[in-house]
Amino acid sequence: MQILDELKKKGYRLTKPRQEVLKALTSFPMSVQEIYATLQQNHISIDLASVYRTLELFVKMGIVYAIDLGEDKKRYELVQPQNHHHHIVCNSCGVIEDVKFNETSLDKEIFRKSQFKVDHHHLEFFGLCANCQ
Amino acid sequence: MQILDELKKKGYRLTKPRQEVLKALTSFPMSVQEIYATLQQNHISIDLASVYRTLELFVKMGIVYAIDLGEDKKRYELVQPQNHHHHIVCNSCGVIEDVKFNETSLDKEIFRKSQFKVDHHHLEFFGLCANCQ
DNA sequence: TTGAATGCAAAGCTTTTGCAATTCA
DNA sequence: TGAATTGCAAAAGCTTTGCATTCAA
Repeated sequence: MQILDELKKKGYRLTKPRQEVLKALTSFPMSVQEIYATLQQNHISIDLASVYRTLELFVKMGIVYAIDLGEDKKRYELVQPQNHHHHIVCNSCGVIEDVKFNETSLDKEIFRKSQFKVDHHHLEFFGLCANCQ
Repeated sequence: MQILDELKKKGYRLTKPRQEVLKALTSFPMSVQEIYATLQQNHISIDLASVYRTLELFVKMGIVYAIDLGEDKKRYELVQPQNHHHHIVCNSCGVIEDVKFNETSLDKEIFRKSQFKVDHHHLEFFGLCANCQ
């Protein structure tokens, strides 16, 4: 897997926690508890602190996005450049759906207006899904 | 103040904590600790739990926005319809600036694409300010 | 007067950290 | 082997909650 090669290339070790957390991650934004539970269901024993440390590393490496959906905890999902998307959360049933959206112009407009050089942005939508309306 | 009238109209009591928290709030996104510190500096003694409960009420009433800037805590700012804006955070010095931005079309596009009826969205930018570039 | 709201204290969650033991390179 | 990484345990920070007391209406 190329991500694991990249780990080595950057001088990090290819350890079991890192391999397993990577396997547990998906393109859906998972909470740390969900990731930890997935590992346990697969009978893989990794300390919660190691899960946090691994996620921190993956975010720093650009492998994983940290996402905030207005909860009291963060969520994490795999970066997939060919599948760039945002999220929409149903205020009623809590379902989270991906939504693709072309917003490349936003960052440029911000630079014009504020002289900030934008690195990234967070864009999440909240509302009612088709079922709950 | 019309906000306090609205409180009464909705059957809530006009208490000292509510008045003081409202006075402490600004159009800048403040953390709960910052709000609490402001109150203390003004020699106003209000329990932290009451600050949280008051903010929860204000958010529910639509008086205050809860904002997440990728930290481990939320921030709160007064809703000012005539001053609708988003935020841009400098990754280097941490400065937070308002940025006005016309994005009325976003919610409609989401509805077309996902059938979600969008209530609101979160849009925050991260990058380097003019000084830190 | 009386139910709503507060203060206080305790606890709940998420996340971080120190350090000895382990493990990958 | 030896430095990087983990597991464990403890703690830190933010936020919530139970309950007796206080207070606005």
